[in-house]
Amino acid sequence: MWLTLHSPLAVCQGRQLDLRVESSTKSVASEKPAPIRGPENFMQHLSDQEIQRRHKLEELEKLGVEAYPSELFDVTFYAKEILDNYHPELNNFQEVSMAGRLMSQRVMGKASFAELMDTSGRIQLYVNRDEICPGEDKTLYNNVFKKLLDLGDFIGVKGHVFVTQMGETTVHVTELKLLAKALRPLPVVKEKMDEATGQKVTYDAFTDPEQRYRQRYVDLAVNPQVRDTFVKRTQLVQSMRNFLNDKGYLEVETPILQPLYGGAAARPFKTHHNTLDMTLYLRIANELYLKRLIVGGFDGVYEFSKDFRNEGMSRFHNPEFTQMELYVAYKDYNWMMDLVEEMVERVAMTLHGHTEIQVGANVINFQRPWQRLTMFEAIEKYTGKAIGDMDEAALRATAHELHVKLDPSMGKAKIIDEIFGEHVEPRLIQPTFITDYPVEMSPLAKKHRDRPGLVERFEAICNGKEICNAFSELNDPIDQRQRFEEQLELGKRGDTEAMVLDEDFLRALEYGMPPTAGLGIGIDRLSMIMTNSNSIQDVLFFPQMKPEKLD
RNA sequence: GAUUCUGUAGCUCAGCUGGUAGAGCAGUACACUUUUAAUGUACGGGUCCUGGGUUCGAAUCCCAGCGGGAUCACCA
Repeated sequence: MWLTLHSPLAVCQGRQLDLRVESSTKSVASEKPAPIRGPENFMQHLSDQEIQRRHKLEELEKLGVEAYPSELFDVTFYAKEILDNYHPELNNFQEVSMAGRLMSQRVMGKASFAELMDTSGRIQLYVNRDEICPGEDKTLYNNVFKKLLDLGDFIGVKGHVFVTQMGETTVHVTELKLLAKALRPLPVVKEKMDEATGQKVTYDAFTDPEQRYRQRYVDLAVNPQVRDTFVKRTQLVQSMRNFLNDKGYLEVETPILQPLYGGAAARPFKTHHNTLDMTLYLRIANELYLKRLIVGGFDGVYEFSKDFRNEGMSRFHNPEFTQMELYVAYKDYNWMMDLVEEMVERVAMTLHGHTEIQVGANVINFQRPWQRLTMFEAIEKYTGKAIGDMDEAALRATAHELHVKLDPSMGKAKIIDEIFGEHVEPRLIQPTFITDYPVEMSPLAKKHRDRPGLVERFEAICNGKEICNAFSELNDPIDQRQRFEEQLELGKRGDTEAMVLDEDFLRALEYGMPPTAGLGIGIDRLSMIMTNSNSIQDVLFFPQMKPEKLD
């Protein structure tokens, strides 16, 4: 059957518009759904289930049941509270009012079982015809509940809690109200306890990654573990925020639209301000602004910062991502390592109650202290090569021996980085601080106090991936200017990610910045580890996707 | 960007060597007052991603395109 439908807007707002269902199938092949009225001239093919639900909407209206009532529905308890705390001998929860989606319905004549899902979880409902319809009129049960409600509809119920013969804590419903009708069917995911293994078996899970990411609302509605991941992400952020606030640091906000992008090596998104007629960039980092605040006299500032990088996407990269950057005056990178350990250990405890976390096939233990290795020590440990004193030619030969691919444009620092990335990083599963990087790769870090050619920088590596990056911040304005100049040279040679010179930032440094330790920690990557997620898309509500074709 | 896999009913998937589509759940109808993947009986539901091509005939083979996944490259 072809269904012809006016625009969704028209359907929602004016149910008096009839839904025409043409019963003559295929008899007139050329007959197409009539064009839809409305601003977009939008057409839509509806499935039979969607048509049925729209008809039910009309039926409800005829019965005087509002499908989308305005007034509030008073919720007094959540499912989880009841399941955790109900005791038959206490006879508690004898007056409850709950709301949520109807997720399953098992009608057995004059009585039914159903499942209600609220924000805390699912609970079973028992609906008895003669109790929700005490009088002669059994419409509410026979028509509304049994026929006109669908899985996915929001309902409110009042009743009392009891335990069924099967031992299931259940709400015995005495009042039932439709709160919002769902016009599209939700995927139905079913679970069963496997007697043999004691494991929950899931049937017909909603698993297609494309649909899960594009329609996250469905994913969340139907896959409870997805919700849990995002709750953990929020707890992670809150735990870090509490930790930093307890230390007296100030949470701040700095510009997302920046006239110059800086603080990292990356290609930016570019936009335009009409009134000022100027180019602006979405920030790739907020480092240079936070340092200006240190110049201004704040001793500790931090920001959870959405940053934007116009680069490739992968399971570790999304064009917009979140970092927490922290700058603390009068400290150095050794001090910052202690802080990172303490903070991340605290996060693990907050989320899991212990420091050992299953990530893929590995168990990662965040308990302090973490291993600390200089970059040269790490390379020696994993390759047997002591490269600390090598010149470029020797490094090149060593890289060759180690089967690390190089190209001629690479300098010393890049070669070292390649060796590290190839042979060391993937093997660092337990949290490890790698310290003391070559100066060429770190234009904003302070020169090492006693090792020429290196800077006071560390990264924490975990599960084979960088999770943070920190320095003793460069506060010598002359040195900083030189480093920027070197970046400009790289830029001229075609490095699209070289930093640009920020004259105002240099001016700030010239007024004097105290010695400062700085940190950037990747919230998405840390969330991936803390929630055992394999892809960044699993810790972002709405990961970037190519536009969907809606025709 | 490269390689590779993939796109069939609302969801999860079958559909061999080409003969215009099947299952389970979901839906509809009937029965059933403590079930739980409820059950029983019956019924409906598909632009087989899109566009070309080969063929008497394409979900199936070929080409191109558009989505998506994985791996690699890029990304300190």
